[in-house]
Amino acid sequence: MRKKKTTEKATKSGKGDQTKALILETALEMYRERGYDETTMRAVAQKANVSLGNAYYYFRSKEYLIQAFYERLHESHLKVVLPALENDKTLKARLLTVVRTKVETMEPYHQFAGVLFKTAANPQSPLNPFADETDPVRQASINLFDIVLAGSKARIPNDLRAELPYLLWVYHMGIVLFWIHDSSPKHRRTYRLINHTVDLLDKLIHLASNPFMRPLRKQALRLVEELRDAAESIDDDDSPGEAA
Amino acid sequence: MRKKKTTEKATKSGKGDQTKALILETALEMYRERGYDETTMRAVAQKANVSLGNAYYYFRSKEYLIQAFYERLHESHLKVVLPALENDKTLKARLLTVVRTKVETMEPYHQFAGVLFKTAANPQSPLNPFADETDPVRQASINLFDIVLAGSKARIPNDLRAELPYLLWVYHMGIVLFWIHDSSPKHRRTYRLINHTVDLLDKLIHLASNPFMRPLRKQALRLVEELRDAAESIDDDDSPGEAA
DNA sequence: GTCTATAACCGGATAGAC
DNA sequence: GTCTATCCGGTTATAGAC
Repeated sequence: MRKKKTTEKATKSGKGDQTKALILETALEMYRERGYDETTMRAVAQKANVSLGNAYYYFRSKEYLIQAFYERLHESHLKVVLPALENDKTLKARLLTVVRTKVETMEPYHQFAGVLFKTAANPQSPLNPFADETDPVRQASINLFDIVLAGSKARIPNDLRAELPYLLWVYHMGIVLFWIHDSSPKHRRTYRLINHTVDLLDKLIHLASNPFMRPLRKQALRLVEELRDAAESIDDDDSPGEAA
Repeated sequence: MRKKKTTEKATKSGKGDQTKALILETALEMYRERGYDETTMRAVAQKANVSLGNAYYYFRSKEYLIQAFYERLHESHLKVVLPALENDKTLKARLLTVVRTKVETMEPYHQFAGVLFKTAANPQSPLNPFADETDPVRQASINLFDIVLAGSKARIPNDLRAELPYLLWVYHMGIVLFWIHDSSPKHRRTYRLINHTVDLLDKLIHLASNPFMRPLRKQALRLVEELRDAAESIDDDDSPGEAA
């Protein structure tokens, strides 16, 4: 279902790769300036000096341009966050760093981001990151939270520790959702929310790690597992987003 | 922005009301059978023996048919759930009843429900029940959870008690989301999830009501409030759903 | 002034020639 | 791999009937 390109990171040689990159670049630029809905495929094609059909040759639907954007975004985030994490040792500090840099990385796309979430939240969409367990971008994104945990000295029981990367990833998606809607100056509200929630999360994780909480924790974790299982079993047909 | 009809519940006299009802009925029937995306406005109009333009006269977009559906749904749910609640006295039992009957009420629309959520989750949509604080259907829906709480003997601190109807409403939206994706026979998975989560919720509510938990509870509630505030401030422009 | 119908428009998507 | 021509369906403009 997903195409693998073996020479992904090699020099973009083939003419096709160049054209594809050109279309993506043009689209993202226009999204940044005018927004997603307002940018028609025709307009992208025109500005990139390719035909409409050609654009569809590389991106099977308008939605798929979004996925390409996700990939970009994650790469950029990693470049910023990994070095930054070297200075943070506590779980709380590390969490703060990851989520803050994430929002900062997305900054130029705030305009366009609304649609992102519409797509992401759409259960039917092949781009729904919650449904597709195999999506490499999602995997990488969850893995980042594993790194966050691994580098901290917090003592967390194994059962919880195993689920936490996923749970934190879901949490961070929530923050992104908030940020999308946040029209306060400089998105102060979002940063305040990050501060508050990270503080709360930190406390909750420690509370849940208390032996006293074991039964409740076990129960909650069983629930989380059930939810994940169900989410994974969604992707059973091939239907792209909107129509059949 | 929203039209008020003063004689909402009166006998559907005007010819217009009849036509409107006919279109809605036809649409819902077709959605049930063929799904939402596959049902074109043209097809609905044809089957209802009205012109396309006429359908748009009564429903300003395809999305607005969904809102009409919400209203129907809530009415049906109330008819079932209110009598049922008379037998339940504990919070747990009452919660179970409300959520179970909700899912049962939606049953005939399982096919069509996927799109519901796509719309509901779309931050830009005027139909997003999370954003529009003034939506009467949402108010009524939240109010139902207030009834659930009021009829139970659970002792809950006032601060939490005030936010719980909203929180439980959000929870129930989560269950609906799960149900939409649930392809297990007879949706057993959903019912199991309801059992588990209600059990857990009941425990959590009691835990959170413990005086010992007061500081953490306060902090969490402050957060909830912040989130609600932000959600309300979304609805600042007039742009309908997709395009500008 | 409330309702209904016809004929466009627009943009996402596809078919098929080169 | 690229193009042109076309489809299709949501939406709108507008003319007129009741």
